[in-house]
Amino acid sequence: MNANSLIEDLKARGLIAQMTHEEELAEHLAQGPVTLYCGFDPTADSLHLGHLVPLLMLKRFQDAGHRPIALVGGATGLIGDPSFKDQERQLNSEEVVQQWSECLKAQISRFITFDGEGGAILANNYDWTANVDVLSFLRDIGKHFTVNKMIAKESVKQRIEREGSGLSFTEFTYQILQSYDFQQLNSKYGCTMQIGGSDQWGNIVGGIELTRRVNGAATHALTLPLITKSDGTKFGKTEGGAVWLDAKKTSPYAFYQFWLQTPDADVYRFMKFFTFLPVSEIDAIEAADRERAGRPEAQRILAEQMTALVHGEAALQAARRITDALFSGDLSELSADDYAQLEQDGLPATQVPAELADLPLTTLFTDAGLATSGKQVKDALQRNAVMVNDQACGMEQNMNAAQLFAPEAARFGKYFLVKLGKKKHHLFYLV
RNA sequence: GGUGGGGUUCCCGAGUGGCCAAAGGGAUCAGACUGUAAAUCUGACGCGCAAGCUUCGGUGGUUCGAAUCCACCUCCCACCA
Repeated sequence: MNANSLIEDLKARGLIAQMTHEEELAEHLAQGPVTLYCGFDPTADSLHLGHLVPLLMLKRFQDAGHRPIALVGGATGLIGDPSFKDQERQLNSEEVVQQWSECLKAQISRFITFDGEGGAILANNYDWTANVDVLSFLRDIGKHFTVNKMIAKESVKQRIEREGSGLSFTEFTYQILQSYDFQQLNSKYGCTMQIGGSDQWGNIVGGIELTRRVNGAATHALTLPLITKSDGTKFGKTEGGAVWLDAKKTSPYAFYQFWLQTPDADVYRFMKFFTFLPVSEIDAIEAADRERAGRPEAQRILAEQMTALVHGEAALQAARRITDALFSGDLSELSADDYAQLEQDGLPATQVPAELADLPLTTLFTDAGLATSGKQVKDALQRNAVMVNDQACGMEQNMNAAQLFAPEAARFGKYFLVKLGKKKHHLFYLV
């Protein structure tokens, strides 16, 4: 893919929020492989869906022949980015941030290729920040920033103007640190472009300026739009919180289900954002869905693409097996092997406690993680929305766990499939 | 350091002595309708199967009774120094 078609493709996907001088950027990209970077701050022990778009953007550039640098913010993660946040962040300890940095590194390396020609680079800004002394920092770097400009940035505006919160000097300094990263990467690796979420525009522009002043180098920027949902709610959240890329935090099955439940109004847009399917193909899917009455294909395709991309083909198959078993028809058709497979595939599973006599279902299911409070279980019971092995349970069964989970009632002497509502499934098993 | 304003249940935000587990909205969960969609309607929404138990920044006090009054403390914000 040449430079023009890359930009054109990104545009068609709606993946560009802002660029520095489009023609110059296009020209720059056309002149040969470009080194570009995107930063990921370790704010948790895993990346989540919000990080995926920029991460995939690096891959898109790599696929187009450019060299990506994935920068882990071991230093910036210690400070906290105030951009468009309405509250001061809690500082995390150095050990924690370091450990999180390692987690991110491992995840990032699954998406971009680090070997061979044009192999990506993995960097950590801790390396060039940790040992800078205050005086050098203030004299050599700080001197290039005027507070006037820093304050005027949209990204910190609400924090400065907002009543009821403030902005610490620590976080205020963040933009300088990020700018310093760009300048350093430019020196070390000839990095000439930074990408990031549109909320990073201010920080990125700061870096461009610093790089020009210190290195005398012209650099470029491209930002990605914030992913929004048509109904105005936040993208990438489920009842359990964020959707993580770490299979231990969000199982491939849950991940697959997340995408499968994408609203129609968002699904084609999301396909363009997240998948590597050609835009023309996505348009064709959309057209076909419109022709056909009933359920669209797009969600399934999106879910398959994403699960395979993030968790691999085997995990996708597992997620599909669970989905097929739970949502298409009769549980009595499942074999003993199928049950064992469900457990292996990552369907949440819990051992049935030995003592059931005094244990209300509300407690049992809450402990298993099926619901967050007994009230929720109670509500479901009152509406007959709880199924134990296809048997609907009402409130009167609440104290009847011993009978419901008796060995005689178990499938293949071992399994109980519990359904709460239409979508929450949980496997209980006897030892 | 001074003055003024403020800290309410996940979030926003009412409440200013009993009728308050605390209005309203959002988020969330469940039901109906559907397509494991959206919209809509219904119910739940501090904890507990229940009896009941625990909340309104903290600690003490006044009162038969406090989220509401008083004292002190603490944190945040604004302005002044």
